[in-house]
Amino acid sequence: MADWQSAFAELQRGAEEILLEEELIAKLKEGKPLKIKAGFDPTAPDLHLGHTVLINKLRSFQQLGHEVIFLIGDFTGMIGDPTGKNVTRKPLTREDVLANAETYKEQVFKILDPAKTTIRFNSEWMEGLGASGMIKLASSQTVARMLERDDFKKRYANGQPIAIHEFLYPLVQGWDSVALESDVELGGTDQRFNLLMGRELQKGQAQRPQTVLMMPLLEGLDGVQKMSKSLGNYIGITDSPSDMFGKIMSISDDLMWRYYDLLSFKAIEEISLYKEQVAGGTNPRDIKIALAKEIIARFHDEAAAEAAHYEFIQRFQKNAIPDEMPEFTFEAGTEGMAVANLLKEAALVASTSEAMRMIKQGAVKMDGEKVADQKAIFNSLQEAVFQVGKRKFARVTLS
RNA sequence: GGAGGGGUACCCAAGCGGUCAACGGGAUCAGACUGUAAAUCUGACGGCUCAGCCUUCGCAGGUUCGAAUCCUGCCCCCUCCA
Repeated sequence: MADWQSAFAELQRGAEEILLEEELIAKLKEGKPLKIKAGFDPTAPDLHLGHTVLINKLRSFQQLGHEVIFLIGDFTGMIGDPTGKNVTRKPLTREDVLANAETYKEQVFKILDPAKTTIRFNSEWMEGLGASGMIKLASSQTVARMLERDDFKKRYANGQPIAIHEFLYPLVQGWDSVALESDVELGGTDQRFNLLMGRELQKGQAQRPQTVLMMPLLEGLDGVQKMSKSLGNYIGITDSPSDMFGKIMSISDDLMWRYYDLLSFKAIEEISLYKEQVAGGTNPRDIKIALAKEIIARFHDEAAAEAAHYEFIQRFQKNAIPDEMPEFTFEAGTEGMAVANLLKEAALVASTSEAMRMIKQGAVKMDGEKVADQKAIFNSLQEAVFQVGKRKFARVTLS
């Protein structure tokens, strides 16, 4: 186990807030493996890089020799963390939860060491708690305390409804900490209230309260809103190498540094060096490429990272036509087929109206030649590569 | 149970009898430029057999030469009171 100073420095990196820092230091000084808890909702097994910010931190703990408990909130999943969005969730079946858990493992173990990770389900202890246990648990906290939670407070103030069961979520999450006797719980900054509830409940059970370590929410590709699947601004960890490469290249130069801080495993000093290089005139594009490669190598492999890089250069810097692209064969009469319709059939555009627009804007190319006529006809018994914009290609044959 | 507010294109949001395929913003897409699928600027953004035509403004009817805009009924959402 590393000395506590360097361990603390590593754990502190990127963390938004640690409650309480001295407490964590004291625990580290003990030199014993700590129980590190992080809970995950079993409803969304498709992880994206935003989720990995937390997992990366778990990895750090793991590498320092602590016990990481990956808690799957199958019971809490039935409640649904109150987000104020009023989305009624469908209760998950046992099979769904198990299937999602499998997907989680598959994805998460690209970051964590499976041999050193404990997976638990909170239904293990929640099922046995029973109604009376639930009431007892609920009686330990007050409504006034619950209303301190930011989103409850806001909704209450705005006269928006708060369902009773929403109060149960933080209680259950807190009770998980009691059941696991966790020493540290990781969560996003949006989890602050729930995380602190764990401390409250542990104190109530005469346990040493867990230290809370909050990680910031990663901004999505737009650089403004948090990364989320529903906002479509995410990089999924199962995305293809070329998708990952493209998406990472599309983030702004400013956002790139944020990603470096939260997603890269590179040493802090190395990242500082990059910043100096850019300040000294290095093209930030190249630094971004390094990030893209690191991430792709993590979720795919080195070769895939190289290939994605090569493909990117071919397509965007040299404007070459990619080797692989969807192929279509359409049947047409002797009169051929209108290019606009062909583009729609080949799924290069969503509608013929859009095809018309694209042609008008000069975005359509046939074998590298710009198509200028909105009514252009592609003759039968021909083959050509069609391109819409910079990124969409298809090889089409007319029979 | 009662009172009030609201449902407009991917999202937010104007419009409140004709000039509305519907202001504006966001997202998206394209073009230019570039250092990249960054930034910036410009443009497009319902569909089609596309200089024309067709279908949209919760749903169904009605009034009118003409409705997203007026009337009737229905459905859904939200708030307050009980």
